[in-house]
Amino acid sequence: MKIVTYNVNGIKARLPRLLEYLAEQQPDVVCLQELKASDETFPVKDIEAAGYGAVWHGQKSWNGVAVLAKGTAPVERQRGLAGEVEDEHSRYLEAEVGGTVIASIYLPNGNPQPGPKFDYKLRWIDRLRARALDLLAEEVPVVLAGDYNVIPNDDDTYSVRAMQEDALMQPESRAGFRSLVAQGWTDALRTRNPKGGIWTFWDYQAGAWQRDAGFRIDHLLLSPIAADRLVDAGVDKDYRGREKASDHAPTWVRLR
DNA sequence: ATGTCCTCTACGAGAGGA
Repeated sequence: MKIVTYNVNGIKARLPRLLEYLAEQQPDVVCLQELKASDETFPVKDIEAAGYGAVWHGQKSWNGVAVLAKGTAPVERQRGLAGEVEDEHSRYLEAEVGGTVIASIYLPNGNPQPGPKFDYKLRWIDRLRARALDLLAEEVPVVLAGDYNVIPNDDDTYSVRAMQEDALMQPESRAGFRSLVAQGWTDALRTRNPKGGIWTFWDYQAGAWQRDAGFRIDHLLLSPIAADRLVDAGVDKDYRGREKASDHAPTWVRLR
């Protein structure tokens, strides 16, 4: 089964691109981030017409996550993360699809740093780690898929220098991501491409796509049972070069 | 530092976020 994470940067603007992707790739599961749409305006009819069931956690203007499944309705397990009652950002949605637990994650960007947005990012990572530990204890196949807004290693970016001051690459961001993975998760893309040099995001600005000036921030973390079933992982890069593309490319894992 | 894009408000262009 092919499981995809895709930050669409606005579901309304990206709907033609998404429907095209579903038709062409026929993925089994798709985790979406940055819907930038309220629950009421999520285009569920178009997605169902494409043959997919969906659960979603929307928010007007910002954030918003969803889980789509081909030919079946994902069963929602949890929306949002515990630990901060006043947090109203729609950034976490967990569902079950055919016995596999799937989480769609939109980790805070954290820029500018230092500052309150960066502090929020680090707290959010801690809250995610707490949830991830609970999921590991369930001993079921789990895929934590999403836009983590963390560049894990120096070889995950076209330029360490250009990103040096960015929240995505700060030691604290990396340490949080590393300690999450160290719980026992497998970073699927990294496992398949241990030398790095794989990008999932290219900025709209400064001709980043044309220069291949990207970095890897969309990740799929596999629980041990899911990791045993890993066949391959990759990036459907050409969708980044199409008309009205998102700044992220769909990033996927294939499990037996 | 930023050459772009998306959304909202509210009808025209600027703010805010990434």
